[in-house]
Amino acid sequence: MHNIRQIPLFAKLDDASIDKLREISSVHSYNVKEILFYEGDAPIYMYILLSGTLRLYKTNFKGAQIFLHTFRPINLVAELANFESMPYPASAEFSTKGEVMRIDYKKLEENFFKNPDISISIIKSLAAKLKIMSEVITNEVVLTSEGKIAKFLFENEKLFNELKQTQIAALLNITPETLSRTLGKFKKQKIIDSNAANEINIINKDLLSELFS
Amino acid sequence: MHNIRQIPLFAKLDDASIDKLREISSVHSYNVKEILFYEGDAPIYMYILLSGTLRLYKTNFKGAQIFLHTFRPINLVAELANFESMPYPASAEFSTKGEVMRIDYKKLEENFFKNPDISISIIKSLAAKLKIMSEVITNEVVLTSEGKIAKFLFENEKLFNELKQTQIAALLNITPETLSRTLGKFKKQKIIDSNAANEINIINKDLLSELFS
DNA sequence: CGCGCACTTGAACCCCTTCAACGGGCGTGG
DNA sequence: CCACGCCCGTTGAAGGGGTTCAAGTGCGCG
Repeated sequence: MHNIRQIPLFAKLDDASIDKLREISSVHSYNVKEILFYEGDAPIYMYILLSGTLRLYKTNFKGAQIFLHTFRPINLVAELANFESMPYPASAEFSTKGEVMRIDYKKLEENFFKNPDISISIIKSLAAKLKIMSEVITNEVVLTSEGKIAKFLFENEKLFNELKQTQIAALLNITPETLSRTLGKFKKQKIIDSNAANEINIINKDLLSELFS
Repeated sequence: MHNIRQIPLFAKLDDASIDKLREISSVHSYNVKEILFYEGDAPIYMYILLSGTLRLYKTNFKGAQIFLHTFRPINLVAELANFESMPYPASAEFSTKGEVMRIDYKKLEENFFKNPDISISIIKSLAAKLKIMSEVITNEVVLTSEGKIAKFLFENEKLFNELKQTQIAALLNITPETLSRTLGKFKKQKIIDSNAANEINIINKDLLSELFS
C-alpha cells in the first residue's frame, strides 16, 4: 500500500488529515493503453499519478493524436480541469502499467485548500505545467520540423539512439518520412553522422543548436 | 495614485504589509507599442498590469510574430518566469497606453508567499493562464485555418464586424488572404452572408460550430 | 478627382503529409 | 541453414493546406 506521506503534496499533513484524505480517495490500477480520461470528459476526481507513465495528447479534426507530454510519477494530473471546472483539455493514456490515486475534488477543496503547504505545492505543480505548455507551444507553433528535430536531438542525444525513429516521430508529431529525410539532410551538412550500427552522433553541436532557438 | 487594495492579489493585506509592499514595488507607465519585456529576457520583477492592454506573442524562426493573448487589467503577467526562474517565454507589448506595477520578486516571495490569501490568488491566476495556454494549443495545433476562423466567428460574432479583417487575421495567426478566401467559402456554403455594408452575419450557427471540433 | 487603404483573386511556391515501393536486418519455422 | 515474413527505415512522387507575391477592385475622404 502506498504511504500517503510519500506524495509531496501531502507530506506534511498531520495524522487526522491523512485519515480524512483516505476517506475521500482511492487507488486504482491501469494496464498499458488504458485511458485515464478523455478530452472533453467532465472531471470529478483529481488524479495523482503514483506509478507508471501517462501519455497526454489531443486529437485533431481528422482523428490524429497530437502528443503533448508524458507524465511520470509522482505528479498531479490535469488539475487545471478541477480548478477551472472545465472538461479535460486533453486525453490521458497509460503507456505502461500504472496506478493513480483518485481524490474527490470537491471534498479535497473543502478540507485541504486552506493549508498553505498544500497550496504552495499546487502552485509549483501549476507552474511546472505552464512551463510544459509553453514548451509545447514553442515546439508545435514556433519551430519547423527541422527545428523540432534539431532541438530534440540536441537535448536528448542519448535517448535518440534508444528509441526507434517511428517513436521519435510520434513524440515530435511529425511523420517518420520527414524525420528520415531531415536526418539525411543533417548528415549531408555534416551536423551529424551515423556509425555502422546506424547510431547517430552529433558532430557540430553549434550548428545544430542554431536550427532551433 | 493606485490603491494597492484594488489589486485582488493584495486586497486582504493588513496596513503593515501594504507599507512593506510599497517599499518593494513601483508603478510605471508605457505608451502604445512599448515593450514590457522580450522573450528570453531574465525576469527580475513580477509585473501586474494595472491599466491598458498588453499583447503577448512569440516570434518564430523567420521573425514573424505569433499572437498568443491580450491581457487586460488587473492581471498578473508572466509570473511563470518568476516562479520557475526561467527567461520570459514570450514577449509583451502594449497595444494601448498602460501602467504596470513592478515588484521585486525575490522580496515578494520572502515576505508574502506564506500568506494563504495570496497563494490562493496565485493559484487562480496560474490556472487561468494554463487555460489560456490550453486554448492557444487548441487553436494553433489542433484546428485548421477554417476551424480557427469558424471558432472565432462563432464566439465573437459582434467583434468580428468591429475589427478589420487584417486585424482578425493577425489575432488568428493567418494571412488576410486566407481569411478572405475562407469567408468567401463560408458564404458559398450559406453558413454566413454579408450585407451592403459588408458586415458579416451568421446564418447557420450549427454548421459553423461543426467546423471546429 | 484622385489617393490610400482594405479586401479580393489568381498563380506560384513551400513545407509537410500521404501513398507506394523498396531494401536490409532479424527471428522463426521448415 | 536457408527461406520467409515482418518491421523499420529510406526514397520517390503526388497532393494539400497555407503563405507569398502581384495585380486588381471598391470605397471613403480630402
